[in-house]
Amino acid sequence: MPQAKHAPSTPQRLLKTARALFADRGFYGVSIANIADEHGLTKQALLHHFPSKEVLYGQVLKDVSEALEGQLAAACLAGETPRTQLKVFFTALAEKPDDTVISIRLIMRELLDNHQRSERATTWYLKPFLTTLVKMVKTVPGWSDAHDAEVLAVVYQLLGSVSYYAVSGPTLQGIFGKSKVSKLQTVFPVRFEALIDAAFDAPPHAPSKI
Amino acid sequence: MPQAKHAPSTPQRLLKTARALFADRGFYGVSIANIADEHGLTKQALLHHFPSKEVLYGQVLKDVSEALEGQLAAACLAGETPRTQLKVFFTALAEKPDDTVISIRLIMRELLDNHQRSERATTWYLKPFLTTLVKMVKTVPGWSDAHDAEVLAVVYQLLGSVSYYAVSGPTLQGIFGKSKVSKLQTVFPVRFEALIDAAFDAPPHAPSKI
DNA sequence: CCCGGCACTTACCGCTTGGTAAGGAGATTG
DNA sequence: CAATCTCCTTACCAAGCGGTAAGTGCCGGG
Repeated sequence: MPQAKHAPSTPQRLLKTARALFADRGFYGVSIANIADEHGLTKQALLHHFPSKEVLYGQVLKDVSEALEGQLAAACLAGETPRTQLKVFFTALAEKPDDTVISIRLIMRELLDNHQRSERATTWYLKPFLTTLVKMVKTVPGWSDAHDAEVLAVVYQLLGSVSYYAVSGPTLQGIFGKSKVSKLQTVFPVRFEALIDAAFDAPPHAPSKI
Repeated sequence: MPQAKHAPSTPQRLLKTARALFADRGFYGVSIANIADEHGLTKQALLHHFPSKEVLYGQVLKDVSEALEGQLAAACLAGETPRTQLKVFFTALAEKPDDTVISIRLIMRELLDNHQRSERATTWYLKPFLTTLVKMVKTVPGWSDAHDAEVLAVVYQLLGSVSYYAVSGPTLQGIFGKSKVSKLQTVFPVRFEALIDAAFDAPPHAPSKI
């Protein structure tokens, strides 16, 4: 019998703190003992639930990818037209609730680390998320016949913009101070929404002029 | 007496491979022995030139920041108007020569890692680069009176777009295949240039509508 | 009542980590 | 010729790493 409804099981709790710690310090920056300590457990307790550190990390990435797919699906229900659906999704990221920021940080680390493991990698955790995102863009009027590369260019422009913004809080605050950063939090979403429109207004296949 | 003209000194060579390895695997993913090994040296040889791993990493970041400042200065000379200067700078990043990709990867890692070291951090290696970038944006017609937050929003949109693109090659290739990624390389710069214009055309201070 | 499995512990392993201490080869300089 | 300085070595250290082995306490079912 699993736990009662609102008492997450030990593996679930371990996964949650693993997600947070890996996002903060990366795969090599976190030891399984660090994660287990957070719950007053030994690392062998963690190894009892997950066979190895790599498996644990993979599970974290899988969960993140699925969570983002879920947000995408939710945005589909929230918006009328495909374009507003995508707007809902991306601007939701720009509001950066805590667990979204964690997801974004993990994705960025995954993108960075794929540079070396790209040859021997067998599972691409971001694949389902990215492919459904591509599919969604193709439902935007005028984009149904667009080449995948064109769609990816748009997706990466928007994803990159919002991710950099979501991740840069501490750095910007250290350099420019608290007040300007808090003002940025009101300015960015507005400008970002305009950017989304600009990206979709530039028609695919016909390389845009100014 | 330093080395002859085209024979970089040992510290310089160590810095170069440190830059490449830190970009690839991050601070915790690389040991000083890894770096020294690359030149057939022991880690103690490295510690002879740099007092600690942290100092070495700091020097790497400082070099990267200065290199980007240099590229920014070069773009200033290459372009006529401020806007074309910024276009030259950002699209040069989008062409992603090897050492630029290394710089971008290091910056992304620094942004990610600042999340935890933001409190105790004393030196912000990206500060000079970011502040001169902000200054440059303010020379664009119509942007001289813009609030820093507004400028930062634009800077981060563009920097994020191009960085994500520069970093995502291996992942996208793994997911979508070689051909689509190579097509992306011709598509992205075109769309990105349009995005730069769109970002600057949306006037500051007056939040843009569609 | 006992047995098996679950969740977790202590004990241990070999290896790597960043860093210190001390010394040696080789050129430069008095 | 001896002293010194630079660059690098071997030897060593305590601490931490991921992972294995072997229990231990507990709880539910036969």
